[in-house]
Amino acid sequence: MLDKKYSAQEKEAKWLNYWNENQIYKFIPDGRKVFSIDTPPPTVSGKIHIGHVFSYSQVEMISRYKRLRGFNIFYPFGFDDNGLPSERLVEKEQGKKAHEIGREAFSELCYKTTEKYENEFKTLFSKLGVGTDWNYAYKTISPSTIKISQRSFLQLVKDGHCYHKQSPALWCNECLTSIAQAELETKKIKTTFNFINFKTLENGETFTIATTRPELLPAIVAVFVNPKDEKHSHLIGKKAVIPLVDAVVPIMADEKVAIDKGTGIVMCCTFGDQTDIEWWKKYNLPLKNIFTSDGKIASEVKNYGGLKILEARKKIVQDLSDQGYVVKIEELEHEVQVHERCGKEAEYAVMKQWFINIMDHKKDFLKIGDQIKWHPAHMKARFNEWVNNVAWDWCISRQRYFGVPFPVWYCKKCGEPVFAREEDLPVNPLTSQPKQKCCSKCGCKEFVPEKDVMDTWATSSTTPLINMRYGEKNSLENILRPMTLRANASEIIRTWDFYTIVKSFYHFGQKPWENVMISGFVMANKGEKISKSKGNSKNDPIDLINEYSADVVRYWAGSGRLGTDMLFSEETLLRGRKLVNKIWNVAKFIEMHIQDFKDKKFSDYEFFDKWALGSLQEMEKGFCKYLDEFEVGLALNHLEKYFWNFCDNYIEIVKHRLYRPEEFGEKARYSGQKAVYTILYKLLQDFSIFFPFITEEIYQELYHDNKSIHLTTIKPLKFDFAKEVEQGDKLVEFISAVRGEKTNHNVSLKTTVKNLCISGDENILDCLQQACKDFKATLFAENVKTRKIKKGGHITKIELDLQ
RNA sequence: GGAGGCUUAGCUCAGCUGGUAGAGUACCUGCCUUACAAGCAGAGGGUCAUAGGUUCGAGCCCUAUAGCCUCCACCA
Repeated sequence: MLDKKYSAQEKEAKWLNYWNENQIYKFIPDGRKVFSIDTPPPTVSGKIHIGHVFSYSQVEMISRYKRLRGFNIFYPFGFDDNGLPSERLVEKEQGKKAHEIGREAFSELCYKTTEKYENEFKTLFSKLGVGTDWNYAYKTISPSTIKISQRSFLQLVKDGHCYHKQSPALWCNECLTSIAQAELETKKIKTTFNFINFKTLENGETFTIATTRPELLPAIVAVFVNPKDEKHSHLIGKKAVIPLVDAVVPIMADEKVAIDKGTGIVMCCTFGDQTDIEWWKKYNLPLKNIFTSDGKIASEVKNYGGLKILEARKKIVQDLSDQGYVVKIEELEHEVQVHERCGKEAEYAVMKQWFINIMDHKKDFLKIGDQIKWHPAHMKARFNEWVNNVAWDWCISRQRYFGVPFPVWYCKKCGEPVFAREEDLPVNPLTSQPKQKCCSKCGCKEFVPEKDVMDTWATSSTTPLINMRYGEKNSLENILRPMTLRANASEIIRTWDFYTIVKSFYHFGQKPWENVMISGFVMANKGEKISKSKGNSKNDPIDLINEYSADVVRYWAGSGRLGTDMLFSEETLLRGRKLVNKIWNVAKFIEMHIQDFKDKKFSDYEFFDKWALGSLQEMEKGFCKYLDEFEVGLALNHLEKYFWNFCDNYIEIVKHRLYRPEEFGEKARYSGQKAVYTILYKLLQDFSIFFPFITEEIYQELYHDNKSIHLTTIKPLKFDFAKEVEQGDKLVEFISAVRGEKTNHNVSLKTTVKNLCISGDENILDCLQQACKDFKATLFAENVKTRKIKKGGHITKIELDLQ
């Protein structure tokens, strides 16, 4: 028997345990069609917030739906624990920088810390009822992942898509590492626009350049003006004398100079921005590297060496001003590129790094984007936009400690890279040596290890490879290529989705997945994203689960449209709580009435039973349609609407028959029993996608024809009750009108209706006649008189017994 | 500046290939009805952002405008 009150705390713990012990979500390749999900390994960055629950729940619900539709679900969970986010977390907790702790000790701390937080994540996702096979869980820093990531790297090198090159790269002098374009964010800052006078070498003509970065004066390698700029074009071909610095540089022409920006004359430094790099390459300009890797001016720069960038800026402006070079200084607010992990302005550094070729294959990436179904469809635009605008090859070198090592050494003599052999993976070049001699002619046996580690994304872009155990003996490549579904939030389309597509293209020349589903964000307040760094989430998910139950929290997470941002809403939780409670109560009611029920072949249903079954059939069609489009929230809404109608109307109608067979007959009671038995079963299945716990509890108590409700399959109903659905809705409208009349008279709904007169067409009167007993019992009506009209139907008289 | 999205009841949001505006919630009014008061029944509440256009007919399609949001670019 179901308990009088449902205790979520107790039951949820019980079923979690049961699912675990019985390995309900275990993935075993069998003959069935596989539905595979590539879900984001959360970055282990400390704080878990409600946004995590939101985006992970929706995919999880899809996995449950597909399982109910008979698919074999491959749905592993992962943790992205390598890389900068973990390092920063440790640095923050330790109050020390990585280099102060030392490479090995620091890595050790990273392992420990990420493990601690991973357990917290795991606890949360388990408590939420996430139906994943933990046997397939992966970590991006585990030896098996390192192996696959290194294998991927070596393959790309072999195929010529990955190269080692001295090149300017984005540099963060807070994190002391190079970074990729995708790791940049923009930030508004206040700065000054400095108008500085230069002179030509030839005739000493004065011209003015406006710059926000006067500290780059020693790094100027050229001055540019637009050839169409009538005011300044005469300068082209002359030479410019740089103030304060004893240097003379050419004045050159380039169309890219905006005539109306600043003074229309630009200084080109190595490097201040991307245009500088472009010009540097295009015109083969010399290199003047004036920054050190930790954000200072190089010591060889006269007067300013050793100063931090901002100090140098201040001093140079002061010196320029003292010597009369400054025309004016304007206040300026503009946006700069900062590193997303630390918020510090990105600089450029020139060093030898590993790059993955992006620029040569943009068209291929776009093509793959076209081959993937995006949900919602407009999210593809974000991908296209990014691919079209990406300006750099992907730099995957990071001058950090906690990451996947490059399986590379360099020959001490000739500097040539030597790569690890496939059979030796995974390797750490810092603690091992190559087994072969230097490949090139020198034959040297001494090697310098590559100290850099790979960018986090270089590894997380291989999640499909990790999932399929790429290149391993037990590879699942034949069933996971491509995977069925990738799910993530919109912010990582440009990183995770993009890079995964890049790798999939290089490895297989193929799309990595059939579908991508993009979720929105949870907003803390209107227009304010919940973010880990801001700590503006008021609601700890564990607290919410304890207060409302996992099922109810899932209700909140499952509402809302795909790809649309959502506000955190207590109201939605309350609504979910009511719904879950209602499911419990109606199940109790049905349980009470099916004690003596025996399932047998039966098709001679009462009218309203046909109505309820037919409506369910219709509802389920729409329900599945939404879920096939990954619209979890709309499906839930649709189901919920049917469910309340079922409770408030159908149960109210059928209960009289169930209670009083002596009055209605055993057959009519059986018809009702069979209907509620069938409908509840299906409702539990449908709801189990969202509420895995309470539905399991009811299912096990009432049905129990399988090990778990989550292993059952949804079988579509095949009734032909369209007429009953249509006319039944009208009869319910009559019922509603009579109830309204009673309420208007402030009397109980049990008040007797002495006379009820209805005019209606042939169809509706026919149905009314079939349903007459139920209809009268529901309304407590003594007499129902009908009159035939040509079309439609309405009540003409309601006479209540108001005594 | 580029791309995309949003604007519908006090609030949170649905609204399918154009056909008389929907839900939940809040507020108000009734009702202890043999599953449920965490319930049931009902009432009020909307120039569908604005202005044009297409159409017999527009919340929906087209154009422009405004406000908000997200991503990207903009460092001279």
